[in-house]
Amino acid sequence: MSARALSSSQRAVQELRTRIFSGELAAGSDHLESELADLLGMSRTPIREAVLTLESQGLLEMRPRKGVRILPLSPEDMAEIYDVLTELESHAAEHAAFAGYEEDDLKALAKAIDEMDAALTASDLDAWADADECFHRELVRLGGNRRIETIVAMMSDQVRRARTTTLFMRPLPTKSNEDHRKVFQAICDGDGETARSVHKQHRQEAKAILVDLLRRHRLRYL
Amino acid sequence: MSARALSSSQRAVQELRTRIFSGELAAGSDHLESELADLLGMSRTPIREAVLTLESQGLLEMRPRKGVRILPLSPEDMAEIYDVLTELESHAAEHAAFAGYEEDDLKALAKAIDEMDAALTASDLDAWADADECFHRELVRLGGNRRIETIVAMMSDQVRRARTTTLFMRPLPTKSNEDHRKVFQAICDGDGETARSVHKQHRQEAKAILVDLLRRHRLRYL
DNA sequence: GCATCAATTTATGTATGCATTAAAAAATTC
DNA sequence: GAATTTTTTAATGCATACATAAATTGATGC
Repeated sequence: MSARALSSSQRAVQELRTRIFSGELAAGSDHLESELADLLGMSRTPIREAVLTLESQGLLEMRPRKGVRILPLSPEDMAEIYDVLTELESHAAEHAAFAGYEEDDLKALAKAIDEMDAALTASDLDAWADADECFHRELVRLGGNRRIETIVAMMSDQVRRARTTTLFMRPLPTKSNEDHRKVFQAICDGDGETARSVHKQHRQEAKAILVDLLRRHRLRYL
Repeated sequence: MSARALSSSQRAVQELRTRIFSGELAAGSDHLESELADLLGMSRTPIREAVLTLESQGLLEMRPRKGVRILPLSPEDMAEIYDVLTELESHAAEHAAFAGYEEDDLKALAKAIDEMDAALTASDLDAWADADECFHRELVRLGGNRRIETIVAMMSDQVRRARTTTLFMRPLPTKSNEDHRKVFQAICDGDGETARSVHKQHRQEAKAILVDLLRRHRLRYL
């Protein structure tokens, strides 16, 4: 019901994104425009347009004559990304609390938390990560700032690339669920200060765990 | 000495940006790709690439069959932009303070402040705005997060579009200079908390003044 | 054998042409 | 005269061709 027959360059954006996330287009690898064109069965024109878009989203880089390089992520990159997420999501949490939402407006948020609990009980880490992403996206949506939504979505894309590698190495995220409940409660209470500070600490801890994990496992790039 | 003979699409990005900031391409106006191609004396191909880039930077929007629309900025947009700037620059200020810079590393920042004072004494608002931009850019650079630099640069572009209209309507920004000095001092002292909180309040006040100004003057869009 | 220069290859940047399809204009019906 | 259909127009999306310049290979001189 959404869009009919999307254009080649839109398809190229989607397909390339998918292949970057799946690792089929590996971080650090180089690809000629013509190679990508062959891969997706279209001419270079829509490929170039898609690559331009993905470049501005920080997923790859055009290096004339050297090919399109899928950008690798260092632990330092991940630290930067988490710092952006921390600041902007905390802002969103605070604003969501001050916005005076009714219980009805918050049911998507509540649902995400319940799904995280269920996933944790079932030890289904993939489902947990999906629900976690859902919670964060909904939180930012409730913050009511479109630009923050866009930026956070971009940064979350990058985090997702690391997920496959790191999700199963870290300790069970039981603390995360507690944190999210506290943020949820603060939003219900209209307590912006608490929502902000709890969420900020939540993200800072996640950053510390992840970056430490990457460093200790010598994952210089991924 | 930097780049030799930049490509047509790079030139297109620069030229279109310039014309958007100058108002020659007015906010809210629509332009066919072929019109822009004629304007810059090149074919549609590099124009399309440039437009894609500028679209991802939030300066315009491609609307198939309706032309390229230069995005107007509402007071609400400006509020969103300032909120992003507030959060990310405050983070940068805090980190710059914790980074332990020597006096020598901070001389660009000090220079910007001096220039702001001089401009204020001379009642040269344009020079003041330039120096102010310089201070903010240098502050973010010192924060050491490349992604924050990129995002703040994008948002600052949008603010610059409003500058022409608003700069001469607002009260003399004497308070700004005081604020900047305090932030500078806090960075010298390694006092991240103060740097963050002072800068945050500085930006919040600027936001309030600007958004209020836009609303009161019925500048629904610019 | 090494270095320099020439020749060749080849990836990119741009122009051009065309098919598609949305919008506008004209024509037809009630 | 209004509304609907048909026709026409024209902007876009994409493929293709080609010129340019970088990189590689090969050749030449020392």
